[in-house]
Amino acid sequence: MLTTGKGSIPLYIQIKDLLTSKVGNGEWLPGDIIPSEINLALELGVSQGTVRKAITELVENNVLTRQQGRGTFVSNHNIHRALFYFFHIADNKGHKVLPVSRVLKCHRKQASKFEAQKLQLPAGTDVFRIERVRSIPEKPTIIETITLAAESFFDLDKEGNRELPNTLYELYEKEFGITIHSADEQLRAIRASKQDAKLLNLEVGTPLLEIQRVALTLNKIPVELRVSRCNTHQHHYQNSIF
Amino acid sequence: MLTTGKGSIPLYIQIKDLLTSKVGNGEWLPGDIIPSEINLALELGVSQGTVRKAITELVENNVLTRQQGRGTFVSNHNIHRALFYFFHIADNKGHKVLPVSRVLKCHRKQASKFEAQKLQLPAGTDVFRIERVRSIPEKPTIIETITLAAESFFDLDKEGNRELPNTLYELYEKEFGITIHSADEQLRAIRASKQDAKLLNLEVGTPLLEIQRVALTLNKIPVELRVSRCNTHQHHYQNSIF
DNA sequence: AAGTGGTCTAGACCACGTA
DNA sequence: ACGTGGTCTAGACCACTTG
Repeated sequence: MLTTGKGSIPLYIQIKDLLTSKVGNGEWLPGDIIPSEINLALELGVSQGTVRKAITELVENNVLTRQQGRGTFVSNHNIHRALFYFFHIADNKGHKVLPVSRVLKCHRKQASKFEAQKLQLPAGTDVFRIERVRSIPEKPTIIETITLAAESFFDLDKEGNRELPNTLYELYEKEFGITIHSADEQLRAIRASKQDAKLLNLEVGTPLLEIQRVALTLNKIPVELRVSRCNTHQHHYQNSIF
Repeated sequence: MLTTGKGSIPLYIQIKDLLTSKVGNGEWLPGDIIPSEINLALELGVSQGTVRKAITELVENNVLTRQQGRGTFVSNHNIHRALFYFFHIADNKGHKVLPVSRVLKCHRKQASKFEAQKLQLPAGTDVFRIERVRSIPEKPTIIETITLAAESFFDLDKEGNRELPNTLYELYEKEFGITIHSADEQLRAIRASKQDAKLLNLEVGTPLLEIQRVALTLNKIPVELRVSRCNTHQHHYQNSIF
């Protein structure tokens, strides 16, 4: 199982890859407890310190979570993570408030060229497209267009009975077994279209902050494209560089 | 020096703080080699592993850099770091190109209320204000207004003989002993002013991406305010969430 | 009390850079 | 050849959670 000897890949890296694949292929699910460090070490025939080093790096990657006295768990998507990790809009005092969402549309379509390219799908593949307006706290501030590969989100549109939740990443994880682990964002300044203007109660041509986000799984598979157009009059996009 | 015993702060944290302060107060300068792990361990009366753990975290914080076979060094500000760490503008193919800069003005003034607040200075303190246009590669794309506390950057404006370099953070470090370690950014969409429009060769009112960055030292002291207004027609702000 | 992760040690050997 | 950081081990003890 593990290869050892001169010039080979370090054991802790091999263990890290092994644990990552257990999470990535669904053998271990979000919230599951994983075997203790000592048991993993016995099982793999290495010392506890080596397992520990592998786990430490996965904790830094937000793949696993440690709790002293309890054990090590596969990370969960909770509101806290959505808010402080993936949501970057704050008011001008620097406070983050998760906006409420009103879904305008949720339907199945053929992917546009743009969507297909961003999600690395063959042209014309079926996708779900969700449009929603998000308000902070009363004022409509963000228009989001979300695109998902239909294949991975079977019958998403039929779930319309049960309203789509505000924090979609939790839904993806719980209902579809898809965990969003990382994302790439591109930001631009654009002009509000006629529809943007109407929904956000602004004049046509008002500058909006457009965020194009591609969200990826642990295996770097793109699963969601999200285009957000934000009124940045009373809010801004916040980023910290460490 | 180090405290030990039940309920006290872990040794590796104390060592981390100790090493951090040596860098923060200038005892060790950027580029300096620090004592080897084994020597630090002997000096501090702990094992190599404990020193190692402290150093590992500082390397993750970009405070120190390890080089196998050579030693451990205080991190330097080089072009690579400026480009891949603090510079987030890329063209629409995703390539980053460091723009060239043309300085328009560099003068000493009283801080505006906004500048004083962002730099945590008393109202009316003297500051240097630099204005420059940055072009990628031929096309003027970004207008930057940079504000620095005059106190920390003595006679900056007199350096006008020697042109201001393109990568300012290297200058801060080499000429003024100030190392930028982290930054907070706020992004908004704004309208191009008359002057913006002229400098960027656009129409008045064109949406621009405005980035307000406050750059901090290792000790979290704000030292630079930088407001960048970017034409995002052929470029964008790129951010990765891991 | 038992089991988990968290800290710390002492020592072995490897990989790399320099002289 | 020597000194550096990088990996790995075996074992001790602490801090915390649970039964």
